[in-house]
Amino acid sequence: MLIEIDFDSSEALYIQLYNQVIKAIAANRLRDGDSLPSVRVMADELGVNMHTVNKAYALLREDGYVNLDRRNGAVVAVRVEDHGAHMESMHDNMEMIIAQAVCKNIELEEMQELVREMYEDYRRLSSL
Amino acid sequence: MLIEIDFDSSEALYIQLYNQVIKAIAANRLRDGDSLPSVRVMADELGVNMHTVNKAYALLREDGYVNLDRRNGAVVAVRVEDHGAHMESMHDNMEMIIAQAVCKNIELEEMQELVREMYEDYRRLSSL
DNA sequence: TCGTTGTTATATCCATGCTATAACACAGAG
DNA sequence: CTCTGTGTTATAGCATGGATATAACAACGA
Repeated sequence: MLIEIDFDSSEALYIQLYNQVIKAIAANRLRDGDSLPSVRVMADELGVNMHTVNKAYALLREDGYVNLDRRNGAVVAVRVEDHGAHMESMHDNMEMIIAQAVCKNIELEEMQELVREMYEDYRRLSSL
Repeated sequence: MLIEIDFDSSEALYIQLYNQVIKAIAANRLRDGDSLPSVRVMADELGVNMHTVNKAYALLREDGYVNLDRRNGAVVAVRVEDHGAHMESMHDNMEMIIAQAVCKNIELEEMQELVREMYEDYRRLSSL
């Protein structure tokens, strides 16, 4: 199965779906042009409501990961337009992680090594 | 003012307070042994309910940033016990940031440079 | 004793997540 | 044209969690 949902998680179902799709794209299991199951089919597969899937799809489109149209359903189409905006967004998301790491005496080199490993794990998959 | 709360934010008030305290510790504006205002005083200063502050303080204690006792109120006391657990936690928190960066074609070097800048901004403050 | 500390308990209000049912506009297949 | 399957929107109901208000408790210092 491409997408897995944890019903016991405190994370909202539509956020989980949103995240899983992004991870699948990063891991090259979903590529530009691939189409995702329709909201109704995906909802049925996951055992959730149609609107929950629709919410995730709408968010994915808003953030530039898919295109939605009435003919082909949801088609993966990563949109990279504003590099500065992406960096700024990443800065905000990284804020608390860095602060916690500083408090807990985690060295800069450890952090960068972790980032490198995680990043290259994806890149390795992308080049297959 | 040491702590600022944004009432228009979608982030829960107690989470904002929790985060602000951690950032203040990382920035060396709060140091080990410093005491935070009592739950009632802090609630009054921020304009929120006592229970909201209490929730944040309890979470800070649980995560090893302060000690709470009836004499001195909330005292900053960063507890670093399980290095592996902190790294694991950081890994989980970093997961989506990395995946998004890979999707949006942000280079590893850019990420590491950002991490380095943010980290050293804190470290610079810590050594004052 | 009095005041202040963290802590716990109850109750209420509101926003959000999720579901259910229904309907709509649009496009391809027959 | 008709039928089916897209995404999309609307409305409603239910459960959960965040925030509030009020109240009370045990512990410690002045």
